[in-house]
Amino acid sequence: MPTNVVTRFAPSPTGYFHAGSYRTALFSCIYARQNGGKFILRIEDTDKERSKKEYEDNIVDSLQWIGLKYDEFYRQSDRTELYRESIRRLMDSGHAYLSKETPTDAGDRPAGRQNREEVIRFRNPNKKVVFDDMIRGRIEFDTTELGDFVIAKSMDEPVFHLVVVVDDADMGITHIIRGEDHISNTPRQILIFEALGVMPPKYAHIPLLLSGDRSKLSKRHGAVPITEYRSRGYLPEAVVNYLALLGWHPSDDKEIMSFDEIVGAFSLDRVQKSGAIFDEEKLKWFNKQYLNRMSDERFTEAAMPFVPDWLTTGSMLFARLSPIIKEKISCLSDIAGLFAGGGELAFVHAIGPYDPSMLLWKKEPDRSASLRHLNAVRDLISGLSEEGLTADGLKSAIWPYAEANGRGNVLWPLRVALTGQERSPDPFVCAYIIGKEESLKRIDDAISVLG
RNA sequence: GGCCCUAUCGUCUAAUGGUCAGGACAUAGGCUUUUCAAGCCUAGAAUCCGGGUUCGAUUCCCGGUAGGGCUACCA
Repeated sequence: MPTNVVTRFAPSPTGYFHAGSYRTALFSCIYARQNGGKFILRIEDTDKERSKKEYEDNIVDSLQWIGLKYDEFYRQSDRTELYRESIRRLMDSGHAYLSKETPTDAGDRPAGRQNREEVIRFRNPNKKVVFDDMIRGRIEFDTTELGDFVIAKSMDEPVFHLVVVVDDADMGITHIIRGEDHISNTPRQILIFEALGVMPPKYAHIPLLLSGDRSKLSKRHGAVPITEYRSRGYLPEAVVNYLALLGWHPSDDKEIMSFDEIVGAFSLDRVQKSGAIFDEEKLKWFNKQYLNRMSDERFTEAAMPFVPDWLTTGSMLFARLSPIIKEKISCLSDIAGLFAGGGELAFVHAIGPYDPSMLLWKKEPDRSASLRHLNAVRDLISGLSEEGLTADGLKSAIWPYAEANGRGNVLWPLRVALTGQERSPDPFVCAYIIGKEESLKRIDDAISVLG
């Protein structure tokens, strides 16, 4: 059992934080929590041209929304002094040297990049490097083909491999849990650890998250900022749960799990070796599960940004509506469609004009019967006190009549009279939602349309 | 091209030598029913191919194929 586990998530602020980045952070964090260790967030912003504060803010914001807490925060641009010392040490010990560059063809380099005349290179011992990946087992590389790779552009401009190793050593990282795309970076980094005289940490390379075409999830390949899921109305706990199950699976078939349950059940040797496609359909299912389990109070709070302007979440009307809304949607952003034209709850705000023939029950269309039933139901409703006008109260008042005359014959015209729609909640619920006065008014309108 | 990683239903996955290859999402059908959902039930759907090893391979080994990653003075 590892002691004093320290893990880190080390994103570069060169793009929005997406599901792939998030899952990497999640696994690192879970592993630290499980072992009572520390989880560090380290912003790798050594590439000054591509790093943006905006992206750093997005990473922090995303982590916060999703509820992933880190114990320490670092930014590599604040640590250049440390890197300079390390470069110095490596040069003094002969592990690195100042290299005069011969101009090369820069045609295949990203635009705007210029080759320097001098860079600092690592003196590659050209050996075989072997490490035991906690997920994949033994991995072997011959580093000869790597050559003397660059570790800094100048004393003040260290580059990826150097800063990663210096920081991991300095922060006492014991387990590096990162994406599979870093496997081939690992031998270089181990070489630097050795040159620095530091024991390399344990490595665990998790499989990549893939987009629909099975390519690595990236900005230009279907990756969406994780905060976009917030605006699409997903619950953070659903996103956490779903992502934890992408590439990992508990030993039982349990799927709905809280973060703490996941921490309890997690183990690196149950992590999958192959990449996984992110499937929003299944995320929706998870979200619905969490929505269904939510208390009314929490649901009201979560729904607030998504309800139409005329409907306030604190209102009596919303309280009546909320159980219906909850069962009809899979994410909160579906709420708008419910109330929009054609939506099942459009009738709440206003009843639109409808074709009078809709008032006839399809299975037994009979105009005079519909008229008779509507009148009867109208009387039953108007006989109810305002207090008795709950969905249950309405049902017990109308049900015997509906049973006696055919449920469809009675209830269908009532539904259409109340809503002007063919699809709606139960008519008792509809009447309860819009209230006695409005219900009677709409039924009267229907009666006059038919008559 | 070179190096590395991977390979079970459409998707996420279970089963680490012996199971009718299990579950979930999605799909189809059914039940329920006053509509639509939800819910419940049922069905179809997979071990990439070829060699070994073994009494027996999804599982171990080798080869092929396919996919992916890396191959920067990005991270």
